[in-house]
Amino acid sequence: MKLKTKDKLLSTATVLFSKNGFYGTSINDVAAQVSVSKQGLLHHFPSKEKLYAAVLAQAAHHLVELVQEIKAESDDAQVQLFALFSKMTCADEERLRVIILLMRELLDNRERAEQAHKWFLRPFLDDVVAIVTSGQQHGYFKGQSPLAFVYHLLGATQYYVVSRPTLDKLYTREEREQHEQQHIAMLKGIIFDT
Amino acid sequence: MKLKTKDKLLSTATVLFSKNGFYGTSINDVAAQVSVSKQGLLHHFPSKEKLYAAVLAQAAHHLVELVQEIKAESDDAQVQLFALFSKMTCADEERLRVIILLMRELLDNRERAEQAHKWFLRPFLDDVVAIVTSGQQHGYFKGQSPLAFVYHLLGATQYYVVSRPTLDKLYTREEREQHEQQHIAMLKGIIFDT
DNA sequence: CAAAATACCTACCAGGTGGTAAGCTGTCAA
DNA sequence: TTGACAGCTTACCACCTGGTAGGTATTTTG
Repeated sequence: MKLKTKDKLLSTATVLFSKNGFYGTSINDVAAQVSVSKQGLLHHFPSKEKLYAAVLAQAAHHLVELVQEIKAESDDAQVQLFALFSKMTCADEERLRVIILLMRELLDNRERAEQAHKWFLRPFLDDVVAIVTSGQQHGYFKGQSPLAFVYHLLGATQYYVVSRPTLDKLYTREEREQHEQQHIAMLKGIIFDT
Repeated sequence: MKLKTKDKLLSTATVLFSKNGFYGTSINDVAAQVSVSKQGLLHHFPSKEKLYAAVLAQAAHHLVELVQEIKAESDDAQVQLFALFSKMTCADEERLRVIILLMRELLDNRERAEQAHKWFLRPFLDDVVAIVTSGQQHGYFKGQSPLAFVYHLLGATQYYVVSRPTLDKLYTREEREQHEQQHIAMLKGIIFDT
């Protein structure tokens, strides 16, 4: 039970960073929500940047694990790919937060991490690209560049997931559910008909 | 020449908000970059929120204009759609900023504008959906829900554009250019083969 | 020409920011 | 028993935040 506070800080930080972004979140807010003083937080994570880095690292780990799960469930590249994007589309709250964080990082990192500072998503992207590459050896995804192919699906899916809260406000529930079904149908079409 | 300062403030704010987000940008920074005092800025835009709203409004206008340009160039829905996403992919700096702003707003608006507060992108989205709907009357895009279809293309494209700076750092120039060509090829495939 | 509006300015404010310094308390090994 | 360390605490810091008050030139208008 030693890790409790540190873990609570980390998960609370994940929630707040994904909701409000790096600048929109203060370490005060994070600490207060765990009923710890700000300096209690700074004891575990010596700076805000370090805290954010830890959050990103955990998020990246989450995605890599997701790919491993999916690989364990099926050996077929098409099935794997479709399972991945289905699971990303119908994500639980935690996964949703990871996806949002990922998107924020894409927008922010250009300046905050200008230097080489490895992109935290690289391992995940490489894993997914590897699925496509191996699929091509079985005759799937013909004529596609693996990276561009993955990126297309990733983009469409992540954008949809991030938009969902907004779409919820703009359309009725039935429209939204239909939209989701059709989004998945499009993924299916692209993945299985190529 | 009356509008000069106000316009300069607006365009500078657009740059900074798109780079650093709402919370990451201070009205001080904006004002300083135009060599005006913070209160000079607050004279033209009575609060930070108002400034941000003005930036979003201008960005929305930019996109609606883009659609109008494209409609003027061709009457064919497929051509229009492809032209739109091509132009978004190969955007100049200003358009790029608009796309980034749009993405940020998608991530942030959920909380800052919780209330009905019309989504600033709605007119653009409606315009593009209308293109698809009209295309369906000529036998294109069969079996597709216009909204889901548009959203898919929009997502893939915007995500790619936003990622480009990161991709630039991860891959060589040739790889990146190839990726862009292939992204456009995928759009082409989806738009013209449906 | 007077009045009013425009386009700024300096000075100031309360409150929040990330972060440091130093201290207190309990656990646990030597 | 002592000393080291983890896990906190309060007190404090310099700086930055958005925003107000009030003033001053300049321009526009009646």
